[in-house]
Amino acid sequence: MVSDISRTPTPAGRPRDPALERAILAATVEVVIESGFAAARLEEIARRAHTGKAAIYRRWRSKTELVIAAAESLLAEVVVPDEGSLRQDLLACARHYVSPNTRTALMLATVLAEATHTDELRATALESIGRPPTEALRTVIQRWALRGAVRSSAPVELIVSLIPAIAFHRVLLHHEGLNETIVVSMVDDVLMPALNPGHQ
Amino acid sequence: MVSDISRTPTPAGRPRDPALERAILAATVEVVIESGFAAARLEEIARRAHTGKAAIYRRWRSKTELVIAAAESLLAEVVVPDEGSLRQDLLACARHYVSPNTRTALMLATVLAEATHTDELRATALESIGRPPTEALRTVIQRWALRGAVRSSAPVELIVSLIPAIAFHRVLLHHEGLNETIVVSMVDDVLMPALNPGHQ
Amino acid sequence: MVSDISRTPTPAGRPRDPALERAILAATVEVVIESGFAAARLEEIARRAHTGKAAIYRRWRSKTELVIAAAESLLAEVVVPDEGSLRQDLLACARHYVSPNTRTALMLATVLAEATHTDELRATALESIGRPPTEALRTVIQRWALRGAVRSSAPVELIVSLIPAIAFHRVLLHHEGLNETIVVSMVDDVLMPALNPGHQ
Amino acid sequence: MVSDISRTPTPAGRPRDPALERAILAATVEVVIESGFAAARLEEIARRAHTGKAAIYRRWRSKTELVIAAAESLLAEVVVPDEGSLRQDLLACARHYVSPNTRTALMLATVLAEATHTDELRATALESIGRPPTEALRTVIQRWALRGAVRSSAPVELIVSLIPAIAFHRVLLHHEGLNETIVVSMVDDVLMPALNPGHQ
DNA sequence: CCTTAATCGAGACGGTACGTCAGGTCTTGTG
DNA sequence: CACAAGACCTGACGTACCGTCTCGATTAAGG
Repeated sequence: MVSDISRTPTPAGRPRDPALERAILAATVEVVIESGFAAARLEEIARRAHTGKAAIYRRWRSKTELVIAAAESLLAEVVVPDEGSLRQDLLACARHYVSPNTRTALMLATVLAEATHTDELRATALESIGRPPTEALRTVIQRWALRGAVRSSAPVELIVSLIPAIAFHRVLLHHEGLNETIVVSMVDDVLMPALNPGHQ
Repeated sequence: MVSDISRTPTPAGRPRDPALERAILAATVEVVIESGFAAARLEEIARRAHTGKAAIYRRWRSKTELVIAAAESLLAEVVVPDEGSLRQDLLACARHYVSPNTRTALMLATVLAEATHTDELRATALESIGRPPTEALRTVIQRWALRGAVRSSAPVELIVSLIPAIAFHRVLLHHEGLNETIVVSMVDDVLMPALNPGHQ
Repeated sequence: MVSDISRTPTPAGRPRDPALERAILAATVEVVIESGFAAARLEEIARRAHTGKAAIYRRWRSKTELVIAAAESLLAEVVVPDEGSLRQDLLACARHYVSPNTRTALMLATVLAEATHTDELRATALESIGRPPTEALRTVIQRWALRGAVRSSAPVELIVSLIPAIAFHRVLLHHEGLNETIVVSMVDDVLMPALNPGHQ
Repeated sequence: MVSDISRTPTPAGRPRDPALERAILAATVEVVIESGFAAARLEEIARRAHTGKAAIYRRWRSKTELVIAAAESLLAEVVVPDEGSLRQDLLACARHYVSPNTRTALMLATVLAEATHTDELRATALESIGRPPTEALRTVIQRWALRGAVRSSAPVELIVSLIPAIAFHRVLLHHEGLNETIVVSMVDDVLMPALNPGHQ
C-alpha cells in the first residue's frame, strides 16, 4: 500500500484561477486609488479584471474586505535591517514608507480610513498593514538599546509610531508619501535626538 | 428714519430656523462617529434632527459638505498660548489635540479620510481643520526661536506636523485621542530635544 | 367649529403620481407581450414608463404582481347583455373574447400561465380575469333557462367554460384570439345545440 | 468480413449513461410541476438526478428544450380508437386527457405557456404535444362522417379543439385535469349534439 | 495492458437580472 | 418663503441563476 501523504485530497470541481485573484486585486488597487473607497465601483473592478462580480464575491465577502486584501497585496516584505549603526538602521526602516510611487501610501490610507468604523476590519487592517513595519522599527531600537546606543528612559513606543504617523499624515493631507529628504530629517532631527539626546 | 445699513434686506418668507442648523450638525456628528462616513444615512441624520432631507440640502450642497461643516463645528477656538516658556507653550498647543472625549478626533479623521479623494473638499478640510492648530504651533516655535530657545537648524515644519500626525495616527489605528501622558512625553521626549538638543 | 368629514386626512408628503401608475402598467403590457413573462425586464419597463425600478416596487411587491395588475388593467368592463334572444346574448358574451388586437388575449394567457404555480396569485388572477366574463355567460343562460329556452339537463357550468377555454387555447397554441367566424360557429354549432338540442 | 451497416460506428470514449437521461427527465418533470418553469432551477434538477449541469447541457441545449423534452416523455402513445360507435370512440379519445394524476396536464400547460413566446419552440411543442391526440379525434370523426354518423356541416376543426381546450383551461385555472364525469358530459352534452343534433 | 476519447460529478467562470437601498431633487399641504 | 413628509430618478449593492468551461476521476473500445 502506498503511503498517503495527501492532506487535502484536491477539492472537487474546477479550481479557482489564481491569476484571477491577482487580477482582481490589481484592478481594485487601481480603481480605489483613482476614485477612493466610496466611489470605487465593483462593476468597474470586475471589468478591468476581465471577470464578473460573482467571482469577486466568491473570494471576499464585501467591498471592504476586498479593498483591505488589495491593500495587503501591496505591502512589501518587511525586513529588519542590520546595517552597522542605529542611524543606518533607522533610515532603512523609514525608507519602507517611501512609497515607490505614492500609490501604496494612498491606498493604505484609504483602507485605514474606511476600516476605522468596522472594528473587525480595523483589527485586521491594523494587524496586517500597521504592525509589521512598526515591528521592524521596534526591533531595531531594542537591539541598539542593548548595545547602549539608546538612553534607557526613551519612550520607545511613542518614537516607533512617529514614522508611520508622519507618513499617513502626509498622505491624508497632502497626497504625498515620504521622500528621502524627510526621511533623513526625521531620523537625524527627531528620532536620534529623542533616542539619545547626548550624541545629537 | 432709522438707519438701515443691512445689505441683505431680510429675505421674504419664513426665515430659517437657526436652532435647526445646530440640531442637524449635532445629529451629523453623532451619526458619523457611530457609523463612519459611508454608512451614515442622511435620513437618519434628518430623523435625529427632527427634520427632513430638504432642510439639509437647503443648507449644504452634499453629504460631504455637511459632514465637513459638522466637523468644523466641533473645533474649539484656537488660541496662541504665551505661558512663559517654550515647553509650556508646546504643552498648551498639544493639549488642543486632547479631545474632550475622543469624539472630535474621530470625527476629524473620518472627514479627512473621506475628503482625501475629492480635491476641492480636501483643500477646504485642510484649511479649516488642519491649518489653525498647526498655525498656533508654528507661531509659538517661531516666537521662541527669536528668543534663542530654538536651534536655528531645527526643521520647524516637520516638527510642527508631529503633533497632529500622532493624533490622527492614534485615532485611525486605535480609536484613541491623545492623553496627558502622551502630550507630555511628546513635548519632553520628542519636540524639545528636536528643537534644542542641548537643553533636553 | 367646522365639520370634519375627511376620513383620510391627506397623507403627508408628495402624493404618488397617478399618471405614472398608468404609464407603468401600459409599459408592462407592451413589454410582456413582446417578450413574455420571463424575458420581460423591469429595467425596460421602467425605461418605457420614464421612471425607475423603485417607483415600480413602491406600488407592487414583485414582477409577478405587476404583470397581473397590468393584465387586469386590460380587461374591458363586462356587461351582461340582454338582446332579445338566447342566441343574441350568447354572441354578445362570446364577442368579449374577440380581443381588439389579440394583444389582450396574449397578455392574459401569459399571466395565467405564470400565475399557475403561485397559488395566491392564481386565485387573484382567476378572480379578476377569469371570473367576470364567465359570470355574464352564466347569468345569460340562467335567465333564458327561466324563460324555457334551455333544456333543464344542460350542463351549464361546462358550457359556460367552453368559450373561455377555446379562447385561451387558441391564444396559447396559435397566438390568435377568437374572431367573428369562430364566435358564430361556437354559438350556432356548439353552444345552442348543447343548450337546447331540439331547436337545432 | 462481417457486414457493418452501422452509419454511426460507436463513438469513441465513454458512452453516455442511458439511465441518466431518464433520471434527468423525471427530475425535470418533478421540479417543473412543483415550481413552474421560471422558478425551476437547473441545479435542483441536476441534484435530484444525482448528476451535474454539464450532463444536462450535453443532451439539451437550454432549459426550455429540456422542459419540452420532459413534457414529451410524459405523453402516452396515442392510438386511434375503433370501438364500434362514434360515442365510444369520442370517449376513448377524450380519456387521453384524463391525466393519470393531473401531473401530465399541469406539465403540458406549463410548457405550452413557456413556449408561447419562443416561436421555434412553440412550433415544436405544438407538433409533439398538441397535434397527436387532436389527430386521433379528427380521424375518428372523419371516419364516422363517412359512415353517415356526422352531419356534413359540422365544424370538425372547432369541435376537435374543444376537448384539449377544456383540458388546458381546467389545468391553468383550477389545477385539475379532466375526470370521467366531465369526459362523459363533454361527449354526450357537447360533442354529440354538435356533430349530429338530430340523434342527441 | 495501455492508450485514447468521451463520459461523469463538481464547481468556478462571465454575464445579466433581480429586488433593495441611498443620494439628491421635486412636489405636496401647512404655517 | 421655510418646513415635514415622502415620492421621484439614478445608479450601485449583493444575490441568484443560466449556460460554459475546467478539473480529476471513471469507463469502454481499440491497438
